[in-house]
Amino acid sequence: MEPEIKIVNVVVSTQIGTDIDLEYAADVLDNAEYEPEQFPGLVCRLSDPKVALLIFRSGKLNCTGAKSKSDAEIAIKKIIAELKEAGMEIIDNPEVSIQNMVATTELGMEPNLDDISTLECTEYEPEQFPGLVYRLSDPKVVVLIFGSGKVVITGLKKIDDAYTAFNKILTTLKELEEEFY
Amino acid sequence: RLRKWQRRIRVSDASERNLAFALSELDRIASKLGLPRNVRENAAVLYRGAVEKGLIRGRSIEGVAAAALYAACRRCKVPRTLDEIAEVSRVDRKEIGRTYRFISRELNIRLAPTNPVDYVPRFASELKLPGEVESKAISILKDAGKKGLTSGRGPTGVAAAAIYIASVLQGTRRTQREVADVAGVTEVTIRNRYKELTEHLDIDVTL
DNA sequence: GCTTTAAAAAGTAATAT
DNA sequence: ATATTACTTTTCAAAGC
Repeated sequence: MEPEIKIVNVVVSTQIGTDIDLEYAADVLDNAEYEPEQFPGLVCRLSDPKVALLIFRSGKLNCTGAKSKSDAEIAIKKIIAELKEAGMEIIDNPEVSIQNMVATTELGMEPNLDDISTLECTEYEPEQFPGLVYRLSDPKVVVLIFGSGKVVITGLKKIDDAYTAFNKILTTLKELEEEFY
Repeated sequence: RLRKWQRRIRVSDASERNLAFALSELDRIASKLGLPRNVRENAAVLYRGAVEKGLIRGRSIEGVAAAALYAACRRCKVPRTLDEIAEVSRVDRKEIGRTYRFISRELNIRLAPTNPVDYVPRFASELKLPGEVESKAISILKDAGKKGLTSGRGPTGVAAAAIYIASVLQGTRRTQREVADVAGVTEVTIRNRYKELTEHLDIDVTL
């Protein structure tokens, strides 16, 4: 039985051109903000796939907030279409790569965070944050575990890793349970 | 050669000056927070260890000193929050926290999460509460821990709520505002923890 | 390291009603 | 006294300071 794991955020990057005129792009795009003093990238928010895109002068583009890679691709295609209509030189079907994904799931039990914090790969400072930080090296992801049993997995490059990571942690927690029984 | 010796002397001069500055900074913060001698000594040992391992590079002496003191307080079971230390340090809470994580990892010091019980003596004393209240608060916290009512919650907030409840039960009531002020949390937090503790531990707090 | 973007988790804080 | 809103933690790319 595969645990239900939801992808709640996907961060993707790609290249849509070479030398983008961000001032012009900011005028052409609807919800665009461009404040080079504050940040070198242009910020653009889309509502249909609800995402935020960052476009840089170099032509590099980041898309965050998508629920899937395809949502991010749809959003990027929309921005490309708008920029092309404005007469800008844009790459048509850029290859997008997933940089990071965030997933949520549940342990199915209420863990004892104090016990888990004895593991060397963890950090738990309730004074600062209620979640325990669990760093896995293979796959290289970071898992946040809460007292409620809710879990957040981040640093993901592919969805399969979420299942691999989650099962590895479940196994470790079972062993710990016996140890502290 | 002579130059080499001169350089060594200079380096050692600088090291000694830096160490002296660090130790005076430890003393300054420690006395402002009223920390006992053993904590200062423990912090000094941690600081020297950090120097020997070259952990100061890229970091401020004051930041490492503050982090060493924070760690020493926890080791000695007389915790201060990062906010309390940041208040009397020139370094902000975020930097002290990250330096603490760095040196504790590099010096192989793994500290258990702060136990709310460790805050009770100090808070109870500042509230001029009798030993019976302190004992009662501690027993409440132990029961709370067994039922998982402390995991994920801020240690100071849980400790404050336990003291508030104990003070009422022992007939030496302090207001939520008074307890909140010494614990450095808000009244809302005390109320939330209070509800949780009294409900799950079946504590009757009739006023 | 910082700046900006998104998102979840649960606790705490500040401010509004 | 409760309801919002906002910040804490983690992850990642981008260009520049």
